[in-house]
Amino acid sequence: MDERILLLKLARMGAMEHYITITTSSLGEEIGTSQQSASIYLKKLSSKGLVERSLKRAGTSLRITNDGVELLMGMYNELGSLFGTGREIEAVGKISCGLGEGAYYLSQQGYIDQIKEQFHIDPFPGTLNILLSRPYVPLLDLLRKGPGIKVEGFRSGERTFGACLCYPCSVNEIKSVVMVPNRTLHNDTIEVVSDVKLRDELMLEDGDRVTVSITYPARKPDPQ
Amino acid sequence: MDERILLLKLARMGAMEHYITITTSSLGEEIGTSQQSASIYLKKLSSKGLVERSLKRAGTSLRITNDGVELLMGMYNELGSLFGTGREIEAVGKISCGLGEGAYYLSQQGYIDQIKEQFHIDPFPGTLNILLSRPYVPLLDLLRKGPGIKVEGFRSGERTFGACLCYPCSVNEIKSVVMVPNRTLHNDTIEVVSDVKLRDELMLEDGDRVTVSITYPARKPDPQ
DNA sequence: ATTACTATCGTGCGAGTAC
DNA sequence: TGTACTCGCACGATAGTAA
Repeated sequence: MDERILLLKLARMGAMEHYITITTSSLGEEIGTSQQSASIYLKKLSSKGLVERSLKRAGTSLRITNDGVELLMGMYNELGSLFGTGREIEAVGKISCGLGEGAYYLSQQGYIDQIKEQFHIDPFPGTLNILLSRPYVPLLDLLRKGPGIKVEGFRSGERTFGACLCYPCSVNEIKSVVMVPNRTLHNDTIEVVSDVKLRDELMLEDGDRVTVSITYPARKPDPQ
Repeated sequence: MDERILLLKLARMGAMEHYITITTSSLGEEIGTSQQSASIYLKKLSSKGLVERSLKRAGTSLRITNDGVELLMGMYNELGSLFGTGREIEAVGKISCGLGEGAYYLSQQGYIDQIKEQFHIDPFPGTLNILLSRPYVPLLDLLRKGPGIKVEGFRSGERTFGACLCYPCSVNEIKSVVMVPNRTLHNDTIEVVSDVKLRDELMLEDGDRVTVSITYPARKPDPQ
């Protein structure tokens, strides 16, 4: 049993805010071990100064010390640097031909309006398709899982257009948006939209290597 | 070695975003175990479906799977419910006599102005002192550590007034503010400020039991 | 009731080594 | 170079039981 995990359990019982009274058997049950082991764990936490403990008639009274709270905060901050405060994730890939599909999608008012509203850019009717280099393919899973900024699907005539998750990004310093469709043909390509034709602006040709810097988790950009 | 802690380590190496290539010896060194153990850990993570792994010439290429990312997100959310999104912490104690000190402090313009600005209340010149009941005494440590809303110290004439950490709270539904001085005489008492005289408004007398609901971590209240 | 000792058992770890 | 096997040792967990 890792001490950090146990400390987290105790914190969730309120031991950061006030003394809690538990029995070692109930704690053992809670964390899936024996009464004896739970007793030993608490002893260890106490000897490391992470909890303050005293024996009562009814069981053990304990609270998490400042050191213990700090340990938990440290973990929270560590995870926060992954999921919380925005950071830049790099994606490396090669320009691939767009099949012209992007142009069709990005000429739909349903998408245009939402992108304008969410990202304050007037999307060029076309996408820059980037075939992710092998090690970066897992990034798609991460982006698909979110948290991104949702662009809703819609109907137009007899066709339906699917929802996307979007992330602010920049390609060679040009502010853009990565659009990740819920369903897509290829599982190794990201599509980037900007208010200019990136291919021309950056003088890119099929096969050119390019790095995209993606804001994760997505934050809505300020209006200017 | 707890699998969650190892997964966090790998995530910090970038394994959520792309495949990383490591050797089991370097990983062992990183986490303070042997090459052999590191090898076994990765095997376990892989068999649990938390990482995807393939052996290369140069070592092990791996990424964290969706399940793995979800596990980490779960931990983040769990910790977030403690430190992140605001929640209400209850404190129970008894009304204690105020020595009249509170009235002196809360008649200082330096405090009044800051409280007005931060909490949008016009503080009654006096504090309700609550002697925390035994199990709730550790709460003071937690509040003192932050994150609270800071009220700066200042000079007035020849006296200096110390800084405080403040938290929005409510006492029997009346919006108030807990003020935690950096330095204080008693380490078992919290001081509550409101725009009314709480003692009269709630008909409280010394020794009455009262429950305060404190917003933690502190968030600045909206102006109405 | 509890906690926590002792004894036993199983798993975890690492050194050596095969591949 | 890598990974991952076997084997030996030690630590960790539990059952029984004392306090």
